[in-house]
Amino acid sequence: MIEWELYRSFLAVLREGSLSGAARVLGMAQPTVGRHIAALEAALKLALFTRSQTGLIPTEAALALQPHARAMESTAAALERTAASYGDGVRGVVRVTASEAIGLEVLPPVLGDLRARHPGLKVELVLSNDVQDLLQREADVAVRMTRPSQDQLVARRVGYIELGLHAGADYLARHGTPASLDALEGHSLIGYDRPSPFVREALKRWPQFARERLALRTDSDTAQLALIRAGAGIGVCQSALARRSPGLVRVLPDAFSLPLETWVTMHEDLRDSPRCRVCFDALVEALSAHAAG
Amino acid sequence: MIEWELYRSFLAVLREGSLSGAARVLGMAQPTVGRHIAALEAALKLALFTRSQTGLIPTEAALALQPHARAMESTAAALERTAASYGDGVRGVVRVTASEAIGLEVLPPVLGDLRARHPGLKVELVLSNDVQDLLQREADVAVRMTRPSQDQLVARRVGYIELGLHAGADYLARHGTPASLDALEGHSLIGYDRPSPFVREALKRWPQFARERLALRTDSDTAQLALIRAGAGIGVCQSALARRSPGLVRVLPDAFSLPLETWVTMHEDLRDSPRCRVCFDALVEALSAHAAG
DNA sequence: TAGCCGCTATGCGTTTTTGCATAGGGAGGG
DNA sequence: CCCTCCCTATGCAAAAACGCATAGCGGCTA
Repeated sequence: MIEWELYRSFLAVLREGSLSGAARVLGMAQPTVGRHIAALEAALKLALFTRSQTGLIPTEAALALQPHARAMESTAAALERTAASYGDGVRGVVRVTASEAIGLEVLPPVLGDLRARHPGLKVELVLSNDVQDLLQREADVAVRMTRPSQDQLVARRVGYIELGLHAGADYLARHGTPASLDALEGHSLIGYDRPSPFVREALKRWPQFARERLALRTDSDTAQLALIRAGAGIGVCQSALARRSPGLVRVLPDAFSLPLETWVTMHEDLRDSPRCRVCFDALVEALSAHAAG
Repeated sequence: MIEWELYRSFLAVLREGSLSGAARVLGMAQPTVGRHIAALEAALKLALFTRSQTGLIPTEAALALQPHARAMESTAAALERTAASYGDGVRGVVRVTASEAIGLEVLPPVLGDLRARHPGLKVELVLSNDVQDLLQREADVAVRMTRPSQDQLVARRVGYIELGLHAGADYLARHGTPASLDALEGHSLIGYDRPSPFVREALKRWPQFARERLALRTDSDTAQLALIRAGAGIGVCQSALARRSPGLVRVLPDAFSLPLETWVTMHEDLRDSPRCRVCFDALVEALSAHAAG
C-alpha cells in the first residue's frame, strides 16, 4: 500500500527539478524528500528520476505518471475548497475558468457584483483555453465554447456568442472598407499564430485566412482585440465586445459570422454547494445577456 | 497543508462506518485511524462524524467531501496500474467497464483472445451502467452507449447496436405473435423497474411500455434477457445478441427499433500505454463486428 | 436482567520518520 | 584555473507517529 504523501513529493520534485527545490516548496528537509522519492521508486519498482549534481531528471515513466499525480493534487485542492466553504451563507473560494477574452472583457463586472452581494466569497479566475480544467477539478465553474458531455457536469447553454470581422474606424478611413472577402487580400489581417483545431475547422469555410495571408499573428485573443482597437488591421473578435468599443466597426457582417455555442458548466458534485451555485447562476445570467447582445 | 494520507483514512471510515472497521481494512490500529480523523477535522475546521458507541455517523459535510476523496482514490489506483504496466511488452492491469449486457454476452471471448495474445496482461471488468467511471478514473477503457465529450478522452465510434423486441419461440407459439404495437396489450411484457433517463426518453416514442403495462420488471438488462430466453414474455434486447440465441424471435421489427450509438473510449493520458492501447483496439474491432451484425 | 460483544477514548513504550549537520562532487563564472 | 554555489547522499539525534493494552460505554441476546 503506497502512501499518498509520496505522490505529493513526487509532484514537487517533478515541478522543481530537484530534491532541494521540492523541499523548499513543501516546507520539508531535502533528505526527507529524497527518502520519499526512494520509497516511491521502491514501491512502484520503477526508476522515476536519474540523479545528477544539477538536480533530478524525470524518466519517461515519471512523465507518464505526472498527469495522474496532478489530478490527485487538483482533487485535494477542490476538496479543501469545498470544506472551507462549509458554514452559514455563501462563503469560501470558488475557482472560475474562462477564455482570455471572456475573462478580461466580460467577467470583471460580473465577479465584482458577485462579491458585492457575497462578501464572504473569494473568487479565483483562471484564464485559459484548455477545456480539461473542469474534469481535472482544476476549477469549480467554467465558461466554455464547446458543448460539454452531460455526464458528470451540470451545464447550461447561455446562447451563441458571435465572432465577426472588425477593424478600427481609423484603419478603415486610411485603407478603405473591403466590399467582399476577396477584397481582404490587400488588407492587414490579424489572426492566429499556431492553428488550433478550432481554427483549422474555421479555415475550411474561410480559406482567405490562411496563415501566410496574416500580417499580425498571435494566439492571444485579447492581443488580437488590442491590435484591432489600435487600428493595426482587420481581425476577428466577439461582435458583442466590439459593439461596446467606440471606434470599432464591423466588417463584412454578412460574409463572415461565426456563432459560438456558449456554456456555463460545473461539477455535479458541486450542485448543492452554495458558493458554486451562486457563481454559476451569476455567470449564466451575465453571459446570457452578453450573448444576446 | 493537509496530509493526503488523512483522506484515505477518512474514506475508509466513511465506508466501514467505524474506526475499528476502517483500521481493519487499512491494516492499521484503531487509535491511529481515530487520530487521523481528529487531525483531519482539526485541519478542515469541520466536524466530519458524530461519534457513537456503535460507530461513526458522517455529517452532511463529510458526505459532501466523499466524492472528492473517492476521486483521489481512483486516481491513485490508476497511477499504480500505469506504473505496474511499465516494462517491455504488454503487461499490467487494464480496467474495463461496460454495461452488463455487453460484459456478459460480448466481451468474454474478446477478453479471452486478448489474454491469449498477451499473457502478461491482466483484465479487470467492471459491469455498470454508470457513465462516470472514466472521468473518475475508475476504469481505463470503457464501452459506452452515449457520445462522450471529446475533451480529454480518446473515443472511437464502433457503430450502432440495435435494440429490438424479442420473445422465445415457445412463448409465441403459446400466446401468438402480436401484429402491431397495440396488440402488445394482452402480452406479458418484460421491462424496467425504475425508469432511467434513457427509458424515459424511449417512453416518449413507445408509450405502450408504460410501467403499469409491464408484467415482469427488473432494471438488470441481463435478467431481462434471461427472462426472454426463458419464454416469460416479450422484452427488449440487443438484436445482435438475439440473432445468436437459438429459439429467440424478433417481434415487430419494423415498429420497434432503437439503434444505440456505441463508443469505445479511454483517457487521453493512456493513449501511449501499450496495455490500454491493445485493449482499446481489441474492443473497437470486436464491437464493430458485433454492431455490424 | 445478566452477560457478551463491539465500539471509542486514553496512557505508555516502541518504532518510524523527520530534521540537522556535513561530506562529497560537478557546473559555471571571474 | 580556482573559487563558489547548488546539488545529492549519509550519520545521528530529536520529534512525531504508531501499536498495544486497557478502561468505559451501549446495544444485543439468552
